[in-house]
Amino acid sequence: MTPPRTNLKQDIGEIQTQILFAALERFQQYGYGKTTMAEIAADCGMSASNLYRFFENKQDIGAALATDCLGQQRAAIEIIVNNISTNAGKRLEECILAMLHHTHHHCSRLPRLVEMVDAICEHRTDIVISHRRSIAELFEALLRQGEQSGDFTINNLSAAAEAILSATVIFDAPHFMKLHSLEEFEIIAGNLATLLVNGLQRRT
Amino acid sequence: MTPPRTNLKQDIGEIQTQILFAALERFQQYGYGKTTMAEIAADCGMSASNLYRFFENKQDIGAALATDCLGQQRAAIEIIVNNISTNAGKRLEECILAMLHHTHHHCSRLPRLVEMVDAICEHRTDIVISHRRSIAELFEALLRQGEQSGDFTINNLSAAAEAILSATVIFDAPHFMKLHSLEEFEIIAGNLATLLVNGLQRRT
DNA sequence: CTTATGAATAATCAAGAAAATATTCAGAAA
DNA sequence: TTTCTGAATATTTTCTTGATTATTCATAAG
Repeated sequence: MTPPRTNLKQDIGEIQTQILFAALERFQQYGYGKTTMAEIAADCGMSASNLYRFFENKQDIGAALATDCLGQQRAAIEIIVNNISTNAGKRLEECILAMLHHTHHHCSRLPRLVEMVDAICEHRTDIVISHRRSIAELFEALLRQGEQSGDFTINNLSAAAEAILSATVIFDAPHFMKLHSLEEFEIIAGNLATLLVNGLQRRT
Repeated sequence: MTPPRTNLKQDIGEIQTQILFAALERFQQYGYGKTTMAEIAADCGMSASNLYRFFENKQDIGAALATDCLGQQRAAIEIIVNNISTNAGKRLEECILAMLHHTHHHCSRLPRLVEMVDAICEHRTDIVISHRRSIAELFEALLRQGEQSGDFTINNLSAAAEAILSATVIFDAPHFMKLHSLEEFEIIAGNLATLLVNGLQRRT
């Protein structure tokens, strides 16, 4: 049996966080392509080669940040889903609006970051797919709550959740933000929410 | 008043069609960037400079083809909308599936064309917007029919049509085709159609 | 043994020349 | 007059090649 490690090892997670923070600043300000590993390392007071003890490569740093960015959206939606003080239909609308606002905010305020996240998602479908699954699970939880509270009557919870997820892609993909103003999008989101909520209220 | 023209002028539209046909062949096989105006012209038995009597520039040829491509989708949907032998709900599902199949077919069989259409739509938002408006009008017609036949009960026809259009973007944008297999998409489309049709049946 | 670095290597980017191509235009053919 | 073309010009792409940057690795520091 191996003896317990007595050596004080550094907290890898903490250093990764530090690196991600430094990288985020640079990526936002100068873009992914224009920031060098050496710069990120310098910001962290370490050498470039040492970065590779914490991340496989530069793209993985970008991927971690992209995951973070998508995770923030998930967190915002999760709060709405768990806020049981309003009815499920209203919360579904709020979720869709939250998606829209998250996307719109990033597109208008952090275009370089969006550009990077977009590029990384292009090559790493797994990140997109796992994010989508994660949002689908939140929707499914919301639908389940709605069913239990009598707000909804649904045949197939996960199928409905996935359908809603697909229906809201336009609010999630930066790509489409140029098609309408925020105000127009808000109206569309509202109309879609109304339609969906209505559709969830009857058994098929 | 101007006298009637007696000169036999060539049918400009016909020649434009010929040019578009030749360009389409080349673009599909070799891609937009790799085909030259000289090649297109040679295929039509004319000089490159003569092309400019029929199209402003190369990009306009691409734009015309992109418009054509989107127009074909519109035509397929229009046929479904006008086929009043089935009920409106069923036809809405068919419309969504038609969108999906059009996109999927092009992505898998004509990737170079899709790439070109995508690139052109990036710079010419007007083409996308007018196509979307045109599809929205078809949806609106379908909803109106559904309301008249008693299948649907809808507060705001055009708002609902636009919401449905937005909800189906995932089936329309080549972008997303990598997220699922055709079979998975078909199931999602069916589930979404069910949800939407259900939502159209009650007054909000 | 863990942590870290600088030097070495590999991959990518950037600038500029050369070649290919888009576009224009004066004038020929019909 | 209308239709068309070849030569001329303007743009874009391609191809080098030097420089920058990512990544690896042998080895130092603690």
